[in-house]
Amino acid sequence: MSAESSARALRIPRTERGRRTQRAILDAAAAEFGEKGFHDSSIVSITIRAGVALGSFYTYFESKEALFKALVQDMSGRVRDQVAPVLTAHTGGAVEAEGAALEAFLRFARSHKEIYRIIDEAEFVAPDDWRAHYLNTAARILERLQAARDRGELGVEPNEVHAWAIMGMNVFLGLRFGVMDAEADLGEVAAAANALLKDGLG
Amino acid sequence: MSAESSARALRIPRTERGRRTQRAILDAAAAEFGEKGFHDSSIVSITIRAGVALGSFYTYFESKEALFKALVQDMSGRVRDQVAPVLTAHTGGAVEAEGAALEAFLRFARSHKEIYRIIDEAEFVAPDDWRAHYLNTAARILERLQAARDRGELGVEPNEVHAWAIMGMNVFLGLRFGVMDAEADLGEVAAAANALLKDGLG
Amino acid sequence: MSAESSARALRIPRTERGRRTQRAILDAAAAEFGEKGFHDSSIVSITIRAGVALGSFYTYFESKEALFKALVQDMSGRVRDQVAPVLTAHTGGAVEAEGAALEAFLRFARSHKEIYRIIDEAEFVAPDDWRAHYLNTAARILERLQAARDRGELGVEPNEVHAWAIMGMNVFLGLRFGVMDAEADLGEVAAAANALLKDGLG
Amino acid sequence: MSAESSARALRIPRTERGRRTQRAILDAAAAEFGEKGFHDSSIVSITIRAGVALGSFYTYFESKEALFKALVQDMSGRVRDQVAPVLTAHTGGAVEAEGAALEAFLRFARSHKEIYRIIDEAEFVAPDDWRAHYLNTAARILERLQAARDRGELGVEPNEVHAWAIMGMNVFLGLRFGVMDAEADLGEVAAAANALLKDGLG
DNA sequence: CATGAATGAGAGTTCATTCAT
DNA sequence: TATGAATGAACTCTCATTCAT
Repeated sequence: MSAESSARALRIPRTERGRRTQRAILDAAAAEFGEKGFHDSSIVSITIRAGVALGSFYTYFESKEALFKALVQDMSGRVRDQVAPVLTAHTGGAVEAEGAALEAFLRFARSHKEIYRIIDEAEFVAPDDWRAHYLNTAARILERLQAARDRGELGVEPNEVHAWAIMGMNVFLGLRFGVMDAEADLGEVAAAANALLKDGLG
Repeated sequence: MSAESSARALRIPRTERGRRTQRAILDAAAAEFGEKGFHDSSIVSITIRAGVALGSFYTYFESKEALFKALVQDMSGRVRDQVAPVLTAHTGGAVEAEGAALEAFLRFARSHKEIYRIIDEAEFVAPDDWRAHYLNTAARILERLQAARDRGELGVEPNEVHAWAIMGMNVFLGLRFGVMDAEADLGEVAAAANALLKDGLG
Repeated sequence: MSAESSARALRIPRTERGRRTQRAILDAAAAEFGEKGFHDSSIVSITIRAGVALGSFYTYFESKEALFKALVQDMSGRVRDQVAPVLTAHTGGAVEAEGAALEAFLRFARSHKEIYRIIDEAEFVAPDDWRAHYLNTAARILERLQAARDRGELGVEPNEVHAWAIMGMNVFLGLRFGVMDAEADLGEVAAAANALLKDGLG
Repeated sequence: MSAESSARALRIPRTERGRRTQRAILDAAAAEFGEKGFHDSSIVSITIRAGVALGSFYTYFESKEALFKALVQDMSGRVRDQVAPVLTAHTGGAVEAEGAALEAFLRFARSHKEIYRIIDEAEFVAPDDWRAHYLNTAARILERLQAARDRGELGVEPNEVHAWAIMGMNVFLGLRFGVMDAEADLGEVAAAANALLKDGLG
């Protein structure tokens, strides 16, 4: 769990044993939801996967939905935590930084396909959390663009349209080349996208 | 129904009365799926909406999933049919044409939110149809870009990355400014996106 | 069902077959609740008893509680309908009429022990219906006493205390001699109670 | 605990600390059962109320039912202990004594509504204890009536019918004016009931 | 073709009870 | 003695699908 925001959705274990059990359920759930989607996943199946009794689920989670929400928030944080250091470390220009972030994101998507699925499905299962995730992500992109504009690196005045456009690009490229296609060269994909972002098609 | 591909999923009515019944179910289903999503929609509720008996559903559709698939294919065709004429009519450059297409798409999304939801949820309910929809859409975009390249209008050699990037942009802008935000000026959104696409950020 | 008051708690069958199914469930439920009490009764068991599928239960009743309420209202009406004619037919004095009513009630209790249990348990399961039953019953007793007073047959001005006292007597005598003791001579019991009611202990 | 009869249902604590824990559980249970009834009460909730660990429950009670039984016996004793002194102290006639007892009972009911509920619900949860309570209570009433008859104070030969009739009166008046109605003047209620008992309606 | 009753597998959830610490 | 995690049987309820009328 990367975030305290989900604190109320799950009970905090008081013992080490409890911590292990909760962790096992969380991991099993991520795998199950990622594979089968929310509705085809069942709590029985999750607890079997986790190697714990059915009842133990309700020791730590209020409901199947609460677990899903907790997972979405967790994954949302994980994506951010994965991409953030790449941006911090980046020394080149702003647009190149977005390219590096995209590549990090693509790699993350490929190696955590289930996270991808979970966040995407949240649009239907936990719309508020889904919204929050994308609004936050867009806000962070916009902040970076604005900082770049302040440094004189941008040819345009950035706004929300740019942020959502970039995010949409990233998500769909993640879907196409990270999730659907296991072979694609992610460096090349990111480079092509970066070129598009920098100079456009014209 | 725009497609013969769904022929097996639904029975073709032999009488006019049957045709009306099937149409009523299809329309009710679009509304229901759009509002509640696939899993929270129920066949009882759809048939009540349609004003037909529960049993009649199975006269025309093999299953709930078959109905959903039929609907996805139908909607996919409708999106295409909505955007195509705009492109045909367009006389300016290739990039501007994409901008016009985006605007048409945003307007469609805003006035047919339920279609949006259905196609999106297909990722989880009918992945093959979802894939087909986006692969087709990307292919059409790529074809247009290649035609533009052949006419010497493009500064880059277009490939699938460009197609998916553009599509991702469009989808997320549709989500943000067509579906989530009912007030946004879609013309401005499309213009900003078009500028980004044409000249990039740099 | 003696009453339309429970109309919303249960679906009205549209076919004869449906009517039979609903009746079977109602009868099975009366037996089951009477034997095991509300909480130890299960819907599975009720439907097995009724010889119908589990799902059929929910075709006719919203929930286990709704069924119980419907039953309480039904039984309440049945008790009333059992006792009313005895009172109408009675030609003697008002106090004797109450005695006759008590005897009719005791006989009913003995031959419908499950009804007794259901109404009693309603105090905990469906308090509103339980209250309504006893408030109505007390009101009817009071009306009779007032009519008797108007005819000059009573030595006291009747009020709610009398009505509830008489009702309490009846209920407990029903419990003791109708339900707990299958051998007691109900005529004698009613006679003794009637003497008490008429002349007191003093 | 007023009674040794529940000795087997609960473990006798060996330490002072244990005694306090058991007491806390007993009090919490009385409140919980009184508020929610047997089935809607849970052991987790009772132990939380009592401020002890869930596991401690089974250190002192065999089961949820055993606890309930212990409580019924306790409450039964408490009702008796409340009413007895009033009878002992009473100097007037036997019927007036019953009136005073009723008033004491009504006051007790009003200020211990949960006890009322617990004993009443015992009819369904612990029928044997419920029976025992009412058989005992009736036996005590009958004894008093017989003593009064021996002193020549009664116009009738008392029997079980009288005892149960009086008890039923008392219970229902307790329900109506002690539990349901918090405003009623209990002195007046008892007086009216007493007059009825003494001279009847005729 | 239309109707709606019947079916039952399967889901989420609760909670008394056990037991390792 | 106290603690609280673990257990799983049992329950209520849903709903896609079948089928007799």
